[in-house]
Amino acid sequence: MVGRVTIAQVAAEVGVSAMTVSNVLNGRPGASAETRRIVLDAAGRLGYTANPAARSLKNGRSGLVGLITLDLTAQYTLEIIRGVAEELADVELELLINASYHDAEREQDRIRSLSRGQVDGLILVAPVLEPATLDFLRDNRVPCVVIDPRRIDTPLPRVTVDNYEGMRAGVEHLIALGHTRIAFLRGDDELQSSELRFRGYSDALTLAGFQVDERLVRTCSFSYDSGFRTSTALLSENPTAIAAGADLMALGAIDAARAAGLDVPRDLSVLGFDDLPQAGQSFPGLTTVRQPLHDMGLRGARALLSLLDGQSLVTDDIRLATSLVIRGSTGPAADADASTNLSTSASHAAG
Amino acid sequence: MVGRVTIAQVAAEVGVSAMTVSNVLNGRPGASAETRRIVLDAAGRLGYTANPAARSLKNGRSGLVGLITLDLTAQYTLEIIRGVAEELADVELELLINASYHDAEREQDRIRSLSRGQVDGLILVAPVLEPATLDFLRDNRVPCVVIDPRRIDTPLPRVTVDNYEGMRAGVEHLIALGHTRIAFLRGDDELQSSELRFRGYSDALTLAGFQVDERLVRTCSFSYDSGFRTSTALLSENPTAIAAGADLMALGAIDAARAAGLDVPRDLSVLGFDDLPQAGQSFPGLTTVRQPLHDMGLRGARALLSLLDGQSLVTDDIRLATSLVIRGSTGPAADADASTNLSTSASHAAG
DNA sequence: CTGTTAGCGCTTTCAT
DNA sequence: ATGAAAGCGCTAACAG
Repeated sequence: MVGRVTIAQVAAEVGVSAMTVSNVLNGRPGASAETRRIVLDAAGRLGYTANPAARSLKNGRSGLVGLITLDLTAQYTLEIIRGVAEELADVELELLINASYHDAEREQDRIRSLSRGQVDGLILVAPVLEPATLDFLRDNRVPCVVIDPRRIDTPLPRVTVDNYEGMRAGVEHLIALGHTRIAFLRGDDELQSSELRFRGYSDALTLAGFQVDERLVRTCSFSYDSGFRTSTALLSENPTAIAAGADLMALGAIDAARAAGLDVPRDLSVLGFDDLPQAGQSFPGLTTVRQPLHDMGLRGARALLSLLDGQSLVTDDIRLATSLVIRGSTGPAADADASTNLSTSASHAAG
Repeated sequence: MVGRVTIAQVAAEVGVSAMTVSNVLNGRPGASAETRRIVLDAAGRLGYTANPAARSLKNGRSGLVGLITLDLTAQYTLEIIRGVAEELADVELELLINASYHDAEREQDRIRSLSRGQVDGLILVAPVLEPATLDFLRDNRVPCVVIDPRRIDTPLPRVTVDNYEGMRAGVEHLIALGHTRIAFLRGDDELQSSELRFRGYSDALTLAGFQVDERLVRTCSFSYDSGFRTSTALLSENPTAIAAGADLMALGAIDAARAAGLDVPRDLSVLGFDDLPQAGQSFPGLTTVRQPLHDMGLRGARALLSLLDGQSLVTDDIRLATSLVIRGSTGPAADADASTNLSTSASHAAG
């Protein structure tokens, strides 16, 4: 429960002052080799460990980093957290994790509560960030980094990904496979990434000389169920491919196709966005635009560490690239006999 | 970064002693309604909040609970954590999460480090718990609760589930559907639950008058990939059903069947164990033995809170029941023409 | 009802 | 190379 042994006890045991013990234990100079040896020995023998509260009170740092996420159970979030944890482990900072569960008020409350000395800095994953919260963070100079902000112009150091380029590359892959009736599952507009991904989709189509068909674009929430339902409805429009704004939707789309008796990718190609662990763990594997979630966590944590060290950041917008991961869920359009050369790479990945 | 306003400042502002401010702010008696009002007003105006480090140093409690889990990214773990977090939120305790990633040494290190005053108590999810660690926890009187221990006789307060009964009920469900060639994916023997689930399987068979066929029992690790591979190999034995020791394995089994051109559940029934969120998010939905993961977290946290309050627990072994969740992945055995009526109810329940 | 004293365990500053 | 004093912010315990 406690490291009940104090510095004073170690000092008494050895017959030196507490100050000397402190110096030795913290590797500060000013102690003979002999004293050093004896002190370390005694400390070890007694099982001394510093009282973090006392230390914290003295030096004003808690050794804790707060992480506030939308949803603790979402895989998306977890891969990010894992990256953060990895980076933090090296510097002996502990992670204090909170979830807001999409509740702006709760988020604000958690941010306020943690910022008051409970933690040294904050990492926010896709936060709502109401103006009042932003003001609070600024006014109190809370070291804070946002990973995957909802708005790209969030006035805080942030880690973002190439949502536009990612989706555009994904849809271009579908176009290269000969698809022309490409539907799009658009995510919640509260996230600017939804808009950006949609623009990637629509630009890819337009630049290839196609028109965006409104009937093929549906708004969908970030879940398997929503993906399943929305796709089921969409199938009546006879798309040959569905590009989804998130893997969970895409997974729902695959099963919707399956439920409708279609074969993926023969009858319908499906593209995701995220590359969650599940994307590789399905049959067929999901072709998807990979967000470097783990890296996002790593980089966000690293940026926070710089802030905590008092260093200024090289840039306030750390932008990471996405990459297209081709698996089995996309293949040549059924009626496309065009791209033979492309079909090798695609159909190979496709199965 | 900090609630830099101290009690002394509030006291000075109002013109009373720090003690009075402390009393008012903590709702202790001994302050006139008037003083109370003025103090609260000033504290609010100045934006005072207690310095947690100082408080912690004074009263010896950090307000933090440590949670050490095997794997931060496993859904299994997360559902538990969500339960823990929910219970803790009510009492203003924060959760400090660590992962050991299956490394016994790291686990020990994390436990030791957190126990030294960093946290008030510990929740361990499926820990390795080497003897030395157990000794440490006992010697230091660390309030500690284990959720889903690897060995059922772990000498600490613990939350366990009915592994044996659960699997037995699941396999009996398969038997009732007319299956006789029921294969079993057995989990890692490091977890006693693997053994218990296997016994549930074998007892169900034996009591129904069947023999356990060694060729139909395979050891498999707790992953989709392992489930896929092991099942692929298993299919050559022509089972009509596969009972898996975990959902991830079962999901792998379904896709292995699919990859082999079999239809689930027409040609092969698949049973899981856990009821992860994914189990309901697949097509067909996975019939599985539900572990009340969220509840396990809730109950574990509640037990820890009792320990922190100095209360003794009613029991050291909080055992929770599993329940069979019938979805679409199980159906009547192909060669069973007996149960026509069952096929309706089963496929109905299954859908 | 309100104030004073003291101390939680540590470390910064200044002496020796 | 070592030690004494003081104080981080808070709150029991006791005084008034």
